[in-house]
Amino acid sequence: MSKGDATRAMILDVALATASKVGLEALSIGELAKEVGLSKSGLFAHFASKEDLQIEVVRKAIARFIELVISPALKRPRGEPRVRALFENWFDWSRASELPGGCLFIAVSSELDDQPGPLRDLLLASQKDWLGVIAQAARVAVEEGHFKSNLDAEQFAWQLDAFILGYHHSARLFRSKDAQKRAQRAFESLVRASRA
Amino acid sequence: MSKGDATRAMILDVALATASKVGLEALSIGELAKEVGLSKSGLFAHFASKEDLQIEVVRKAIARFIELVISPALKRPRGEPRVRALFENWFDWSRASELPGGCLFIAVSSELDDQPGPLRDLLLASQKDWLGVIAQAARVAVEEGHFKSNLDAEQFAWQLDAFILGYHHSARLFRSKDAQKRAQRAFESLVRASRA
DNA sequence: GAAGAGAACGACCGATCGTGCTATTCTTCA
DNA sequence: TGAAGAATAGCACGATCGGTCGTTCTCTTC
Repeated sequence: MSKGDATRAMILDVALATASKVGLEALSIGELAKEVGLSKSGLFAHFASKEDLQIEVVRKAIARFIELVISPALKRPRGEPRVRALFENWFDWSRASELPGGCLFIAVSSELDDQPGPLRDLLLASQKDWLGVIAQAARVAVEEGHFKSNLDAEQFAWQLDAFILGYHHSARLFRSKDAQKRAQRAFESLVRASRA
Repeated sequence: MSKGDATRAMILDVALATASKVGLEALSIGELAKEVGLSKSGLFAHFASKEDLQIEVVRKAIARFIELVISPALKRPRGEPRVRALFENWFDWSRASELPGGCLFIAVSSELDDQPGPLRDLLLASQKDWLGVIAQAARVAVEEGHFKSNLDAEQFAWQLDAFILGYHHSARLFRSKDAQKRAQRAFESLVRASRA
């Protein structure tokens, strides 16, 4: 890895952390340069535009999410254990050291939901993938006989995701200590209602 | 009402609509002035600072929320009907004409969750009130014998709110037509599991 | 050790930000 | 109707924004 690539990767690490706190729009080139100890122009030379930087940040987040949440879950046994792993791994992701502001996707989805463009498209696609992965895991759990045969897998995924949103809301805005407990209980009741 | 008050109210109406789309931080005085047809300084004279304007916007949203969601629900019969009204009225609020970007509270909670200050405090307090209202309605439903006696009212409120967050996510980011259907189904399963 | 490529720097651009101060115009009420 | 005061406009400020420029420094390669 060349020096340029290393610097670029470091910039993106810092940018990801900052973006999780302040969002992608409030992420300013000048402030970011100060944080990483580069001049503004020196930092900017690594990217074609601010939007390009933002896209790279989201890409990095997606890669990290797959690495931390999806991949480990897919290694778990088919069925309920895999569904459970998806849910539980998500908390590790949200509390990952590079995300002091919590899950980036949730943090920026509000600021992007009315701003068309490649950034929104990228976020949307990754969120659809995420829901798809959950639904697929639920379908596998039906196949394995863990979940009831008439389960609506999409509805299951939707509710699981809603509990994740609820957790994020509680944990970040309310700073509630009970957030994970609440989410866990909600998840358990969802699983219970879905079992065969 | 003096002319000044009328102008101020009109400014806040426009500001509320814009903030629901772009957030409270990206709400700029200059752009807002163009929208309402005032000069930047003419508009600014109505407020002590930008933060003051933002606070007034949130206050207006809170007043409108009470008017559209809480008050009508409290007029419904005690018990499940009242709980149901809270949930259903919320959709009217989110789709209200002055909120083209959806629920303001959800839209700005991500951008405020890591920014301490009076703005965050105000949002937090109103969100706590909201959860409190739901929980109280659930407790009344227990009293009325509609919900089971050992129901955890706070958990019920938490899950109901999670479904609302899920709806907002689906409807605004995904532009999903099924969003309300999904939320409704989730709500029904929650109510079913809570009944006596 | 010379040459060329890659990386970072500082100065600067036009635009916009929030926020003053002052002058002018419009309302309101005696 | 005219004076008092509220409401709005005009203008300017310092700061910061994303972005471009030419220059310099460092590193690799022959």
